Amino acid sequence: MRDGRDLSVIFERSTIRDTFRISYLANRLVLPAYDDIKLAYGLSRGEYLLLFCLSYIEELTAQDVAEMTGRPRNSISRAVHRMLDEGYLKRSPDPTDGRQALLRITAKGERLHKRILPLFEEQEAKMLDNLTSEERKLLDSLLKKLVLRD
Amino acid sequence: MRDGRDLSVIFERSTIRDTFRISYLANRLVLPAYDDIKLAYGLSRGEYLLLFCLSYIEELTAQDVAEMTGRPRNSISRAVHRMLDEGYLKRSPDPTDGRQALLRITAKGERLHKRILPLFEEQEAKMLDNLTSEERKLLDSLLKKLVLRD
DNA sequence: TCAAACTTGTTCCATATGGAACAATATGTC
DNA sequence: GACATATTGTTCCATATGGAACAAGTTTGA
Repeated sequence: MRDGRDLSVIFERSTIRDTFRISYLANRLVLPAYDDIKLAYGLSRGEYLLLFCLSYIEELTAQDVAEMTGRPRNSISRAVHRMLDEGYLKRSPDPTDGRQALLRITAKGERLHKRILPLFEEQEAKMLDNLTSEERKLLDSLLKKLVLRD
Repeated sequence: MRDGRDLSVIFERSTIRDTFRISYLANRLVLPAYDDIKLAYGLSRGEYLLLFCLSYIEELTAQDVAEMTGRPRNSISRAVHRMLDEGYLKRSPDPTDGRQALLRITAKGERLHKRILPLFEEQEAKMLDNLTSEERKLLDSLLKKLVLRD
């Protein structure tokens, strides 16, 4: 920030404050965590998201993951192949629909996810560290409403 | 979403719910708005962000905008050149520091911003449409705390 | 006062990225 | 049952992207 000028007024002005703030948080806090993971484990964003989703939901298609994360299908497709090659995921054809394949995380994949997760947890703790626990609960419920909107 | 399965449970589980939700909102709601603007006006994200920042703060350096938005400096630098060429911005050397240049929005730039802003406003309204006005105030104040964290 | 360290804006470049088109399969409609 | 429409996963490809290195200028501090 140049001299004494306060650039943070940009967060106050404008009629699209929330959009701008969410975008800022994603750029400043979330994306750099992906860079760390890329550096430490060689995983791209899509690759990590596969681990993440399949750690919490047993069985998903590539399309499911694309929907859940808001990433394009071809990025996820690429990521699936990498993760299959590395043995972090396994895939089986869906007997009820020949177009799609069912993905699952392997034990190796789970171990990797367990190692990576703390990095994000630390990041999230840092992001929230000036909110009281009451405020965190509120934020949690508000963000939940936003993501479940449709 | 395949058959009856509810993919939204991903927003509930995990210890990094807020990180995931913010990332999701950015992917699903914010970035597509940039795509619309790209299509309608040919502006990239960095180019729009320059318009945005300089609409609310009279004079900024490229570095200021990079900090305010969380975008890398070289992306902003590229965007500055495009916007200068198009006549949306003007630039003057900083008399007190030979390294940097002071950017301002032109009347033409302001007109463009006025045309684009409603698109984002509409998008933000859609994002918030199932929050009460009380909840919106809360969200506003919580997000503000997050972005002003440091 | 002058060298070392830092900052700004820029260019270069390898890589990530996502749109579009495609083949294979499934669904809907008449 | 067959033709049009939709969906999944994939490949191709042009473009966006951001890290690294750089030149020019500024600050620090001994």
